[in-house]
Amino acid sequence: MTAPRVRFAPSPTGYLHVGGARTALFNWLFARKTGGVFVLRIEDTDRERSTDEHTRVILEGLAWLGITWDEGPYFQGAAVDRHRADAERLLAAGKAYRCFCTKEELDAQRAEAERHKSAFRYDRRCRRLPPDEVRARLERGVPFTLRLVMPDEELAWDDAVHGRISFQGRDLDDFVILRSDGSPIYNMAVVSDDIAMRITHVIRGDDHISNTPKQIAIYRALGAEPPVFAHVPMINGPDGKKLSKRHGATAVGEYQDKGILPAAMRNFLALLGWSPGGDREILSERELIELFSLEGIQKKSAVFDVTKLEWMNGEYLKTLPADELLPPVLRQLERMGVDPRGRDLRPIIDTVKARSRTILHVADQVAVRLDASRVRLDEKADQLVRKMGDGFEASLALAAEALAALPPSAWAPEPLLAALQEVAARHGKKLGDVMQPIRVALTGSTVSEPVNELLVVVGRDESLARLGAFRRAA
RNA sequence: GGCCCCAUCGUCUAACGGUUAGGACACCACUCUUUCAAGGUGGGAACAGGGGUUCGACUCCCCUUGGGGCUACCA
Repeated sequence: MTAPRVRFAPSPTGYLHVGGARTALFNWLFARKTGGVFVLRIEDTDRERSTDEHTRVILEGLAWLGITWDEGPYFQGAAVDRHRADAERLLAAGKAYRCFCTKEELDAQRAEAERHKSAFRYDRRCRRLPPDEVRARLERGVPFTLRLVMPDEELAWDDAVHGRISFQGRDLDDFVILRSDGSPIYNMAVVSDDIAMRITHVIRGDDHISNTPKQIAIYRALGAEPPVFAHVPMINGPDGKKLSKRHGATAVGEYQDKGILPAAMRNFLALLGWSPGGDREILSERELIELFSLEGIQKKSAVFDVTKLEWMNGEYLKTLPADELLPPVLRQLERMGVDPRGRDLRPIIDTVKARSRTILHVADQVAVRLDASRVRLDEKADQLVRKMGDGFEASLALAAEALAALPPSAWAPEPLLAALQEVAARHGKKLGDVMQPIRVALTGSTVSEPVNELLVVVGRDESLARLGAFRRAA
């Protein structure tokens, strides 16, 4: 058994979709697991919609996820001569024929069939054209496409995730393999490339199941052995429908911008439609490779659950040292227009990351501690203020007074805690009733590091200023 | 319409003929911490329906229902 060769073949007509990323990931995991070769092929034969920008973004997205390719990127557009040659070999062998029907004629027939609610199938009239008629049209320069002679036989394969899938050739069209301008149609190009690249396993989306019998027909006509096919399920939005813009972010770049870590994204995507069995959830790249197998792939389509992704990201955030978080956080702060003023942010990041789910969230919290103008009451904080009513104000006033009376030298975690405990005790309040208003006034949130530490992070003057400002605003 | 694929908690999933159908996210309680989060404990929550096969079906077969994909001189 020679080493497997797999490929990921996106078309650069859009950004790297999470579904595409997951397909790429499965191919990559399979290659790494089996010691195989991962080929990247850009299917840019749709000239109208393909752009270099999209290609760049797709490559960047893969790199971000840590998906490295061993060969390529190859560009399908560069191989049209071979695609055409393969199609013409089929013509010469009588496995394909020239079709002189125009697009307009075919569209009319299709519309007619539509009206009768019956299935449109090309009637294969050009297949029966006498040779001299063909010659005559050729001489007249009538444009033609090449169509495959669809054999009336079973076109089946043992899918690595679905088991046996079978189609009947008679249900399929003599589909076009070469356009009238000589350019190849998708299925022709794919098969030609997969043969030329000696691809052994085609791991791709479920939506290609219906292309597979057509491709098998081409393999047979070309006298080539088809690869192993593994059709992985689709990823849907929360409503069970195909993931689209209205479901929110669908491009991996958007998750990168959102502050999702590549390791978390990779882990999450791997578990969408695949399971190692058992209860494992947080898996390192190493474990993923070790455990991966096509048998573990689910047949059913999956719903993309952003909440769980963010939870998982939070798990990764916790284990990541502040040193590694610093650069992305600084970048985000810059985007937000917050100047760290040379402060070492790592201690702040360290306390804040345990309470965060995304890098964006970390940066937000750092910003709030650095810059009073970033303080905004969130929903829960707002509820708390309303719920406590006058008590909120009163508690804040007592605390502010006690804190202001503290000498600057006492502005450290221990003395601050002692002072606040004293305030609570003196007024018969629970410590939380004193702490929580301070937390809200300082950060706008009900969640933060312990308040005495928060006061130190924000600093004496700034803390007192925020407490005062909050009371005036309220 | 035709062809094909799919079906376990709201979501991701485990189970590969014998389990009180397990875990995770989310949600709700309680708990720990004289403050937050995290943590800990507990709770509600699923085998789409109907027929078979079998001593025994979530697991195998068939039908129904419900989702999805494809049906181009797009990829």
